[in-house]
Parts: sequence; structure tokens; C-alpha cells
Amino acid sequence: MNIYDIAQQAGVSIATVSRVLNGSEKVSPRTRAKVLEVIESSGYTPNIFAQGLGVGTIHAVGILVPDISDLFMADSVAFLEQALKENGYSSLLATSGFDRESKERHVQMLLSKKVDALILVGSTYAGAGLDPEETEYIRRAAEQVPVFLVNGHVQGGNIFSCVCDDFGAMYNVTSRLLQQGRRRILFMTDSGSYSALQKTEGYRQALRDAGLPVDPSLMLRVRNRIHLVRDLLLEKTANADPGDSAGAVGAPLTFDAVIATDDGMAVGAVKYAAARGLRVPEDLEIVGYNNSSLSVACEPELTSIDNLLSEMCETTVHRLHQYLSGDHDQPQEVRLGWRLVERGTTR
Amino acid sequence: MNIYDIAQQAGVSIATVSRVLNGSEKVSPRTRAKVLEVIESSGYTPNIFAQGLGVGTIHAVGILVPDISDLFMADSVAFLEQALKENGYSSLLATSGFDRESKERHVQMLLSKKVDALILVGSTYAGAGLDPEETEYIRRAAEQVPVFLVNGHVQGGNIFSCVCDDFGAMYNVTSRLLQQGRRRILFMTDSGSYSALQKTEGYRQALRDAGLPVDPSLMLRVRNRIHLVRDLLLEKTANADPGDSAGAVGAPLTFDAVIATDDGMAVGAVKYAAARGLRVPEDLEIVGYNNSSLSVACEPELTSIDNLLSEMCETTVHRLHQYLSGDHDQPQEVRLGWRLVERGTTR
DNA sequence: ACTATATTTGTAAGCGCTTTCAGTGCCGGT
DNA sequence: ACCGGCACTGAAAGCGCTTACAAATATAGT
Repeated sequence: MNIYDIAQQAGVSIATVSRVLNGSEKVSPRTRAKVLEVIESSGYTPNIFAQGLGVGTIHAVGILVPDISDLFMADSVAFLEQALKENGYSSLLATSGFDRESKERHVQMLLSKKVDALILVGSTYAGAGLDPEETEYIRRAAEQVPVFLVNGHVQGGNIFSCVCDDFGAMYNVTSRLLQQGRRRILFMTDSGSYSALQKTEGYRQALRDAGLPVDPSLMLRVRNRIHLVRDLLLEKTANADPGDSAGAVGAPLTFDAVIATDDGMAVGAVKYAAARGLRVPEDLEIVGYNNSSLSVACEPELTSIDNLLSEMCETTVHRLHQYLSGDHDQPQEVRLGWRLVERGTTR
Repeated sequence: MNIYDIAQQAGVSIATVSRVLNGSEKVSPRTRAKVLEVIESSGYTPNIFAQGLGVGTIHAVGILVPDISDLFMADSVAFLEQALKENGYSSLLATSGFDRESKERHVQMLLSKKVDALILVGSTYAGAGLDPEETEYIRRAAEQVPVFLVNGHVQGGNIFSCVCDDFGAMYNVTSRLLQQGRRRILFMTDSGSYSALQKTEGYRQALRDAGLPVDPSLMLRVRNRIHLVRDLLLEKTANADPGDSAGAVGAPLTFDAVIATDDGMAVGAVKYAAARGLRVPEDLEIVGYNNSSLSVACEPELTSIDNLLSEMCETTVHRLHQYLSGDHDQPQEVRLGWRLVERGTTR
């Protein structure tokens, strides 16, 4: 079933069918109606390859995300697809894994599918001079199609990013906790991404502005798994008892508040508190990030920073659409706000 | 940069380049090496449209999932993509939303992209005579490419499904709770899918086999949102007090155990228990389904049925691969096992 | 050395669509 | 009646690739 069949059945030429398909003006209403009828009744769909070969594009954008089973990224994808659909784009999604080579391969893959633009999700796309290697392939991709980063930042032509004011959010939350009288605030993060860097800086700056020293032992790099975080904290705070083989080296860690860069880690801290018999928030205040469904699952429910993901995604798609519509001069970076959702783990 | 450029630079014909690209045997090592070198140095990638036009397929399979932000489905997609990648397929993912028309449109969309097969994820693809309308479009799709259902079932040619023994899981869990002396077991589900039906039947059968009546008021249809479930349960169990406008009609609901068809709902039940001051599991035992990250986030941690999702996904991809390799006679349905993960919400 | 056969390479015909360019038929203006 | 112009339609040339088939070259057998 191809365009020739339709043309024949409708008694017109393939050019006319093609024009009807593409909504061209130059078709008389009668002819159009007839063609549409035949198309309708035969259930014909144009072959995307032929279509793409003809014009070189299929109005599709590629979305690349390191790990779709991550709550944050799954939500991003959902929002992005929704927004893209509303703007008439179809989307190709690929999950890349975390290593650079794999990411690069997937970018290539999407590009070879001739997408009109690329959206790279996830803060693991570093930048800001963090890892020059890491950003290089993004620049290369940007030579072929515009690249839009959600929650990440890379300097370069044809690269646009939309981020949350992570610095501000962390600065604010840290300051709040300090005002509450907390003095040893544990900071947990799981990646060296741009977003993680911003958050870290916010934390440090707040301490500095309060005239407090930044204690490196209070800054933990962890994997974002509830039980792993719980166990790590238990271990770090353990008194060096003889039965503990992997035991805490040196003095046990102490802290009276926890800020995590993801809800999963924060829940880990909640679990730690429960295991230690600490009262939350009295003995330990805990703040998460992303305001995901985990934050309402745990007990007490998690105070969490909402980074307005849906807005970030909508903004990204909006800009993408503007760009593809010809408006090429846009700010390289758009920085959006955030919202602190207070629940049971803070006062 | 196209195949002609490469051919010219390598001093061969485009046919030879194409053969190298496709790993055909009929190329001498010397020629192959030369062509590969030119390809390498020029960074050439074949145009996917032309490629697809030529052979009519691109070794890709379409994955359709109602909602990627759902934990269960996000995990499915992650597993599926992983398995597909390992088998040399690329994947096109689309999220369809829940209404049939939208799903159908997306199936069409994927088909028009000429995928080699379709994987439909999520129990919301009903079947088994439940909603004949709903299944019709799956059958139509199956006329064009083989269709593989993960955790769903539709009777029909060219349609293959892989499901969990939901019936058995529910039968078993219900029986266990009965043995513990529980007599009023609340059953919660959120869809009329094939999988939900199986679960429901398991629950009923266990009651029947124990010689107990099936009380319809104990079977709740809910939306899978923690707070909605909590509030619904609070409302249903409320004594009809005058201040309660939407108040409970008739006698308040009573139950001493809860089985949910998803962890989200089960966490809702945990929240309900906390709000009512009920002890879990002493006063109320709760069992969830899917063994998702939510199950370890709440307090006490959730006993949950693990439906071996990763196995389901791997099996599906394995069968898909078999099928596309020519082995067309396979069982229509494969039913896998399950595992009860006992945590704090049961004894 | 000289076929017969195997191996490698090239030629050319599509794949199904878009789009340019050249009609074809019809209108009003003169 | 005639012509320029307009609205519509059709013929045909690609788009970049795959692959059947033909041609050319290499290998083996005698």
C-alpha cells in the first residue's frame, strides 16, 4: 500500500496525493476530499523512510537520558514528551547509560536518525570546565543539530540549557538550617554534574556567609540507594567497636542536619535516623531534593526542594520550538526558580 | 557526505561500500580495510531513511508504554532497552497515555516508522474478553508486525505475551493472611487490566477455597496515589460523624489486612494506619505489589510481591529475537513466577 | 596454457516519497 | 474572439541506500 495505490484509486497523480498529505494549499477541495476518502478507507500511512529521504527530516527530536528507571529522569521524559507532542513533534527516546562512550554512541544513533534537535536530560551531563572530555561530544553533536540540555550546562555554540537555580536553593536551605541553630550539616550528593556542583557551591557559600568553616568530612559522595545511604551513615557514625570489621576509622562522624541532592538519599537518612533511634526533626533535620513520590512515601514525610521540573521541560521545548521556527538568537542559558516543600523532616 | 563520496575516496563502487557497511562476506580484506579507513576518517554515517527505504526495516523495535513516570513502567522500559541493546536492536519508545484512541495513534506512529516488532508494556492493555474494543487495535497492529505484550494478554495471531503468575501470587498471599487469622482482607486495585483481573481472581479463589464469602465492599477500585488512597481509607472507615460532609454512608468499613496491586497503594494503606494510630503489622497487615523502591521507602518497610519484572522483560526480548530470527512457532503466552519479599508490614 | 569454477566488484533498478517545472483548463479583460 | 493570468494537476527528477544480476578477475584442475 503506497502512494501510487492511493493515487490510482483516487484517479489522481501521486503528486496530488502528496500535496494532500502535506496540507499544501494548491489542491481543489473536491480533489482533496476524494483523496482523503481513499486514504481513510484504505488505512494508508506514508512510509516514514521515503518521507524522510525526500525532505531530510521528520519533525522529530531525540531525547537522551542516562537512566530511565531513575525517578527524576522518568518524570523529565514524561514532561518532555508531553510538551513535544503538544508542539507537533514526535520523539525518539534513548537511554544511554552513564559512561561517556556509550552516551556518545547514542547521540550518534539519534543523529543518524535525522532528528531535528537533541534534548539531553540529566545532570550527569557535566560541563563548566568540570570534565572537558565529557563535554566534547556534546559540542560535536551541536554542529549537526541544536542541542538542548535539561538541568545541565555546556558552553558552546548551538547549545542551550535550562537549569534550576540549584545554587540559590541550596544556599537558602542551608541558611535556614543554620538559623534553626544547626551547626553540623551533612551534605550528600551522588555525582559531579553541573547541577551537583551548583548545589555544592550553594551549601558552601551559605556556610561561609555565616562565618562557619566548611568541614570536608561533612560532604559525602554516595550512591543514590536508600539502604546504601542508611548503611553508610550507620557505619560512619559508629563508635569504633571491635566487632566492626570495616569499622569507622578515627572519630565517628556527627551531624545534626542532612541535606541531600536527591530524595532517595534523604530517605536513606531518614532510615538511618530510625535505626539509630534519633527523632526527626528534633534530633536531626533532613531535606531532600526533587520532591519526588519518595518524599511522601517515607515517615515522617520528607521536606524537599521542588526544582519545578515540569517548568524546566516546558521551557526547554518552548525554546526548542522557537529555535526550529527560525528564532536562533536566544539566551544560552535559562535559569528557573525552585520551591521548598516543607513536610515532616524539618521544623 | 553520502555513500558516493565514500566510494569515490576509496576508489570502489557504492555497492562495495554498502557491503562493507552491512558486513557482507563478499568483500576482500584489502578492499574492506580501505573502505573502513575512509569511513572512519570522514565520520560518515549512513542515512537511516535511505537505509530503511532500501530494505524496509532498520532493526528497531517500538516500545509503547502508557506512562513512563510510573515506577513499574519506567523499570520495564529500562530492562527492555537493555535487553534489546544486547541483542542488537535499537528501540523507539513512545508514551501513549491511557485512552485507547491515543494508544492506537501511537501504535500507528510506531508502525509508520517501520519497526520490526512492537512491545506493549503495562497491564492496562486489557484482553481476555474484558473489553473487546480495547484489544481490537492490538490485533490490527499484529497484522503488520509481531506484537509482544509485557504483563498483559490478548488472544490473537502474531501476538505473544509474557505475564507473571499474578493469580498464583495473590492466591498464595491471601491464603497466608487467612492462615494468620485475618478474616477481613481489603483488596485494592486500580485498573481493569488483564493482570488486575488475574490478581482479583487469585484473591477470590483463595477466599472461596477457605470457605469464606467474598465481600464486595472489601474490594476497592482506587487511583494509585499514596495520599488519595490514604484519604479514601480514612473516609471509608470514618464513623458517620455529623461534621463529615462527604461522610461515610452506612456502616464504616472494617478490615484487618490489606492487599494492594501496587506498592503505591500499599504505602497509602501504611499512611492510613499511621493516621489512625493502628499498629502495623499487629493491627493491620499490608502487602504491596511490584517490590518497587517505594516499598523500602516507607516505614515500616513494605512486604511486597516481586513479579520478576526483569525476567519478564528478558524473556520477552528473547522470544522477540527468536521470532525475528525465523522461529515463528512459539507458545502464545509465557507465565513466569513471583517471589514474596517479606518486610515489616506482615508478620 | 586453457577452460571451468569460485571470488570479488560494478551496474543499475528499485524502495516511496517530495518538489520543481511544465502543462492544462478556465476566468475575466479587452 | 483572443490573450494574459490564475488555479490546479501531472510528469519526472531526485533523495541515499540495498541488492539482484552481470562482469571481471582470480584460482584450480587438467
